[in-house]
Amino acid sequence: MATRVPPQPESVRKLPRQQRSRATVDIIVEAAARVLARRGWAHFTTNETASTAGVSIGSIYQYFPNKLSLAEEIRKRHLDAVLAAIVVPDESDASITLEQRAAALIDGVVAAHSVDQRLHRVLLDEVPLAARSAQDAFEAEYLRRYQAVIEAAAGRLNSESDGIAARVLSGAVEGVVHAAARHGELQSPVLRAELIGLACAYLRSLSGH
Amino acid sequence: MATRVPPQPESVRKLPRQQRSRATVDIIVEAAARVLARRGWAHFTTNETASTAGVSIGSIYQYFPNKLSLAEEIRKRHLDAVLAAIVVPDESDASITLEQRAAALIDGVVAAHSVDQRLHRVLLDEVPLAARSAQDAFEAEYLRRYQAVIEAAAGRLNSESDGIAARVLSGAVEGVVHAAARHGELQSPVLRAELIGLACAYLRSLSGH
DNA sequence: TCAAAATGTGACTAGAAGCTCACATTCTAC
DNA sequence: GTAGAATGTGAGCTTCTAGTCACATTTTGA
Repeated sequence: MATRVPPQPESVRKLPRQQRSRATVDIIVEAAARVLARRGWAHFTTNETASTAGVSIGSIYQYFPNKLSLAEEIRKRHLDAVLAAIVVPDESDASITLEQRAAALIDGVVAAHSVDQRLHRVLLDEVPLAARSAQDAFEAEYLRRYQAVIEAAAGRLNSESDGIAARVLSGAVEGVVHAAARHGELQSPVLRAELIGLACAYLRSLSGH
Repeated sequence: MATRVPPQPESVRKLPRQQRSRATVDIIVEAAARVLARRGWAHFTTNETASTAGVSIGSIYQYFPNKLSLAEEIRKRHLDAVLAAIVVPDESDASITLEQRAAALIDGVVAAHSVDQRLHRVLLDEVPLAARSAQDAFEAEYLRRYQAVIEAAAGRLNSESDGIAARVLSGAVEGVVHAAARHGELQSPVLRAELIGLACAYLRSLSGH
C-alpha cells in the first residue's frame, strides 16, 4: 500500500542577500514579535503578521519555512536581549559586598523581565520549543551568572554543590519575579528588597555549614 | 446597515440531572484531562476528547458551552486535588520545629506537583484563564498555607509584611519546584533538602530583624 | 543595456477543528 | 402504558489559517 506522506513545508529557505531583504526580514520579525505578544501563541497568525509588517504573506515564507521558525527567531533575539540585561560584577573584586552582588544580579533579572513582559511570558510559557540546543545554551549561560555570585559568596570555586545552588537560587528568583510580573509589581521597591533579602539569606546559609 | 453579529456559542447549558448524565459528564472531563495533558492546549480538540471518552461530540456540547469551559472544569477539579495535597501542621503546637513545618509544606507542594505533572504544567502555563475569580480563590487559599508557616516561624500574627513574605516564599518554592519538574527531578532528595534549606534560611531572616 | 538573480505579491487551496441541529434513544412520572 | 423530558448521536456546516505558486517588480553585474 502506498504510505501517505503528509506534505511537509519546505524547511530550507533562502537567506536574505541584499540590504533590501535583510530589512524586510527585520521588519517581519519585529512585527511578528508584536503580534505574538498581543495575541499569544494560540492566536498568533502569519497573515496578521504579514499585514502588521506591511508585507505580503509570501514574503514571510521566503525566509521562514513555517510559523514556528518565525517564533524561534523571535526567541533567539529576545534571549540575547535578556542576557545583555544581566551583568554581574567582577568576581575577584573583594571590595564588593554580598548584598551588592545579590542586588546587581536581581536588578539584572528584573530588568530582563521588564524589557517586554508580555512577549517574555508568551515565549517562555506558550511557544513550544523545537530546538532544545539554543534554549540549553541560553540556560547554561544564565546559570553561570548565578554561579558567579554563589562562588563569590561562598569563597570557593567550582564546588559540586554550587551548580545545584545556582539552579535553586535561579529557580527561586525566577519564581518570585514571575509572580510579581503577573501582578504588575515588577518595579516595586518592596519586591526588590525582599528578593535581595531572600538571596542573601540563602547565600549566607550556604557558607554557614 | 445590518450589523454583523458573529454567532456566539450558547453559554447556558443544561445541568446533568440523571445519574446517567452525571456519569457521562465525569467520563468526558476525565477523558478531556487525559487529552489535554497528552496534546497540550494548542492541540487539545473536542473531537479527540469525544472519541477518547467514547461519547458523541454532541454530548460534550450538551453540558459545556465551549472548549474553554471544559478546560475550566478540569482546572477546578485539579486545583482541588492540589489543595488537598498540601496540609500544614497545627499552628498552635509549639513542639513542632521550624524545619518540620517547612518540610511539611514543601513535601505537600512537591506532592501537589507530582499528581499529574504534565496536566499541571499545561493548566498553569497554557490554558488561558477566563474566570479570574476561581483562580484567585485558589491562590488566596494557597497563600494562606504559606502564611501559616511564616507566622509560626516569626512568632507573631497577621503582621502586614507576612502577606508579602508569603508571596515571596511561595513564588520561590514554586519556581524551584517548576524548574525541577522540567528536569524530571521532582523526587530528588537533594532538591528536597535544598528547598527546606532555602525556606528555613528565609524564615529565619524574617524573625531576625 | 539587459539578462538573470533576488525579491515581493496575494489569490487560492487544503485541511483542521469548533460547534449545530435534526433526529434517535432512554428514562421518569403518572 | 405512554407522554414528555432528558439524554445521546454524528454528519456536516462554517470559519479559520498555514502554506503554495504563478506571476510582477527590483536589483545586480557584466
